[in-house]
Amino acid sequence: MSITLTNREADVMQVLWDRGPSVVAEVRAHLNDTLAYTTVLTVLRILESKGYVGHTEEGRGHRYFASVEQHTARRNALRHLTDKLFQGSSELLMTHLVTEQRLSPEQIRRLRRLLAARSGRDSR
Amino acid sequence: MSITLTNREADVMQVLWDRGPSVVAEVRAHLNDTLAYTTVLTVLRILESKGYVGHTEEGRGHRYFASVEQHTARRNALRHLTDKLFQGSSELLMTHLVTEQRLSPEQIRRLRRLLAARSGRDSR
DNA sequence: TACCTTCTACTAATACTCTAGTAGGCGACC
DNA sequence: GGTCGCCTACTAGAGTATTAGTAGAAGGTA
Repeated sequence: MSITLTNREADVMQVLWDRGPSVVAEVRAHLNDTLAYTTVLTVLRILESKGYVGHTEEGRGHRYFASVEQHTARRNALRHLTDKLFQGSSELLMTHLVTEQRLSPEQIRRLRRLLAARSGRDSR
Repeated sequence: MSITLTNREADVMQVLWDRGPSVVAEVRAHLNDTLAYTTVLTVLRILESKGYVGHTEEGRGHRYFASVEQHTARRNALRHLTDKLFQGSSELLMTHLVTEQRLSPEQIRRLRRLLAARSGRDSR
């Protein structure tokens, strides 16, 4: 499944992924930017129309929940960015991150361990 | 400098970064999608208005060149994606890539070497 | 000189993004 | 029962993205 989120949609999805099923007011309260209640509702309805969100009835209102995995959205967005700006090469993207992003020694250690585990597994 | 490229703008910038200064017909020829000559020109003019591209006069026409570094565009796009979908954590993004993207053993080896060099340098 | 080609500048049309307002339903409360 | 507040559905309007057409300049050519 191919997922494309606009900026604002990503903000809203983030809240649903973090908090789980939420009513409009809850989503609104957990967004970093202050938006009108109806604006948040509109975004949720757009997300629902795209199939990324569903809802259950709850009292007078709706409780919305993410129906796509954060994981999937991340994969799609990364693939898109990789294709657009990194010649389709994940390695190039990672190299950029490692050389540019100034990771802490601790982060580097963790990534090295992760890669070591990977290379162990893959080369077997 | 903060750079934000739309999809099509990224395509055009990619051609300029790859090929160096180019006239409209050249950019057009090297795009993956087939667009009208005037469409490519319009995108170039938009990019110029945003300050990402410049041009020199050449005969009757213009030769366009990237005036921002690919490097900078990559950094900006990565930061944006990291903020939007990876809680602002480059490490999380890289972890995602390593565990999801199925890198080749050779790629993993190169990344490990790169990280080793980094950790050597940073921990000194 | 008249025509053809190539090129830029300007204009336009459609779609999508983002924000928020209005209308009306429904339950609570006095 | 009337009013208040919260909720959804629908509508709207400004801004941006994307594509491409038209007008007109400029140079080459028969």
